[in-house]
Amino acid sequence: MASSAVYRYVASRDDLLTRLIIDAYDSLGSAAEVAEAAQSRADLLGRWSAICQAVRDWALANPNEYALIYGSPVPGYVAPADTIGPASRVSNLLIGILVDAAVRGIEIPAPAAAKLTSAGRKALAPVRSAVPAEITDVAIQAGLMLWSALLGTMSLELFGQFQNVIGENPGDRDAFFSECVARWAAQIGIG
Amino acid sequence: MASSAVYRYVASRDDLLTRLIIDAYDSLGSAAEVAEAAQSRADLLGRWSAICQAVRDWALANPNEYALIYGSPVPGYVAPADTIGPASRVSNLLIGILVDAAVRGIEIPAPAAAKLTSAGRKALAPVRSAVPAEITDVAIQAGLMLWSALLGTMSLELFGQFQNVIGENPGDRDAFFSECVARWAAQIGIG
DNA sequence: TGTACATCAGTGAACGCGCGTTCACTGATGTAC
DNA sequence: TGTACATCAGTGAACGCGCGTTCACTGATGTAC
Repeated sequence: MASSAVYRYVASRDDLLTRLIIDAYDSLGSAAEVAEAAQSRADLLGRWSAICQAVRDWALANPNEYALIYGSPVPGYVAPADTIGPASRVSNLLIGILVDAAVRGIEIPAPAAAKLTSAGRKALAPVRSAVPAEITDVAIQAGLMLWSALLGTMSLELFGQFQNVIGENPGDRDAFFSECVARWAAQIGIG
Repeated sequence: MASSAVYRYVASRDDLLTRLIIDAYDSLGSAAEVAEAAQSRADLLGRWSAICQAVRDWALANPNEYALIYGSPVPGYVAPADTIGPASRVSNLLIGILVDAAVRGIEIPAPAAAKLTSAGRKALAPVRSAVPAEITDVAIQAGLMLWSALLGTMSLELFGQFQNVIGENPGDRDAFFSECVARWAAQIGIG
């Protein structure tokens, strides 16, 4: 297929980028959803681990797609609003876990349970309005920190920052990541 | 200056990239070192906060340089060994804090204090050999998690993933980040 | 101090290449009667 | 079922553009004596 044939399906490079980005978010999102759905609803740690492992497996299998959605933005490209929905599929799973934990009376353990400053609380306004009321502000803060820790770890691994840091023998990076997953879970009280 | 004039100073595009990357690491590294050095040696939280804030200030002021060192790798470019030294200047500051905390008998608090699996311990071999013996394996694990949380947060902020999540009013992102810094510090027992 | 020559930083034309895009065309598949 | 025409997916030549790079050249600065 000649490269020009693609213009029968997309209007421009930006349109093509948008479709690739949405496909990547959807591919990652459904991988995480499938993995999470296979866990017992009662097993919050199992659900969280399944999400993390699915995200990592997907990212390692699709490094270009990962870089497209979580790497440096493409110069001159501005993502349109249609990417928002697919982009939030994975984080919606985390929200589900936080809701279930809250409903069960599980609280964010210390030290993460420390009270937020009022400026810190105000900064959360956009997520706050997109998230069920059962989730406390402290849990939102903890959830966002988990989210950025997960993606930060994946970006460091994929973008080569683990060289000379984590071993490169088979299983080393899996083992490091599993340790991270367990500790992250403990940070929201589901360890 | 014509673009061709640059070839009087560099051998190739890759050589230029390497110099820019080293400059970026050095610029970030010295910003963090200066900020950290201004804190009292006894104030571990102050030192940690200074590092985090310096990293963020630098990243916001130099988004292209940040993307160059922590964003998606440039296709076809492989960083040579000379980048390793400059790249570790900031993390060396964190190591210094972990050593001082260990010397003072500060332990990683629960839940992060949970014992590592033997595979998890083995995966840390490369850092282990680059870091003073006073730092326990659990502290190394916690330090790496802090490191990836910090960079993950910066990447999400800079690469646009905070849209519709954290507020965009002046101070919102500063406030969110400050909350993160405080909680990260608590995770290694210096909160 | 003055002159002659050497060194050096930067210029600008030129190259091949890949990207993003357009467009006239081909050949296969579908539809009408 | 057969023929005629329409629709459609993909081709390949062609365009301007920016990148990475080379190279002969210019003009300024430095050095020798």
